[in-house]
Amino acid sequence: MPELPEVEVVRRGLARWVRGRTITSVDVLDPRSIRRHALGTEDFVGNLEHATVLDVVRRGKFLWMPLQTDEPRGADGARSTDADRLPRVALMAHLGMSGQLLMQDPGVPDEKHLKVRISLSQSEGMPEQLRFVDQRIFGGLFVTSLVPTGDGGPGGEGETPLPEIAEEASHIARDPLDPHFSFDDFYRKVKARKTGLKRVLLDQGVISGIGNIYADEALWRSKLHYARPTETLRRADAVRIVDAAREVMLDALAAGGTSFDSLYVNVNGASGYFARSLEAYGRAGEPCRRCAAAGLPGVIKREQFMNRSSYTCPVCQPKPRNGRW
DNA sequence: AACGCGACCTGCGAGC
DNA sequence: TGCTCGCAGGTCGCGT
Repeated sequence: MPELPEVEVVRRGLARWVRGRTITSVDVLDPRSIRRHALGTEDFVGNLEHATVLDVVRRGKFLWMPLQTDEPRGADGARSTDADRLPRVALMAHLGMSGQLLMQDPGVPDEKHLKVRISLSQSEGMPEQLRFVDQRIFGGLFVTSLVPTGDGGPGGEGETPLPEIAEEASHIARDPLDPHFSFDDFYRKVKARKTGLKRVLLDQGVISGIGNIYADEALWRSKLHYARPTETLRRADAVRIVDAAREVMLDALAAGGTSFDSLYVNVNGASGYFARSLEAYGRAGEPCRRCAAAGLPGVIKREQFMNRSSYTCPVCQPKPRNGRW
């Protein structure tokens, strides 16, 4: 469920509560939630206990926390050098369709789908537990190594510009909110592909952070059709779609994200309210507001594309009959 | 290279 | 009341 704005809301909330705190214990209640941690539960827990969370970083829909682990020190207890203290591993989180990261006090009863409980060092006025809750278990946590990015770091807002990126996130492209996002890189990748526009928007290797909701919203805002062949896409069209994606995600971020139900919530359990601002996604049968404002009869239509729903306005995002875009 | 499809899961609402 | 079906914000891997 969560796309970039929702993950960024979580990242900001998390950063506020966990940065600088040490993990005291880890409780894996359902090992399926750490199945991407190949070495198993014991290794997962062993890597986290006594580690200190340095930061919370995001690229696209991936979120991770670089860790300061207890490096072995000299017999005299001498401090390690600065180089030694560079983070080498991170706790990675992907929320999948229904994952949540919640800050809770220990007295709060376990959530129905609580999967992993991470206890943190006590800190005045701060919740003691970070909980991973996930109904559908498509998301998960795992420990991953950090690798050099070879450039300005993962990007994104607010985080320390670490020159390293979580290995499991290194295959995805920068997202449109990343200050180092390159339109030229995006456009080159798009033109190297021969497929429909929505496919490349959803391809995290081409541009990251966009999911089914914001793909449809960006297409609606830029008046482009999801099946528009990449080979007919002009540079100006590509600029429009990227700008639209960036703008709709910034708007959603300002609204605290899109929540249709209790599945998407921030670290304090609160829903975002961008759902009411959606123009296409989920509005099948309802009038297209842009058309209505212009006195046109557009009604949002739902179609299957890539085995999932796509919402478009057939009037202002037309698919030409003669194949000429 | 592109694309379709199944797998991974639980739960909800609609319709019978 | 309960059953089945289709649907849901994401990704991964396999076959063609």
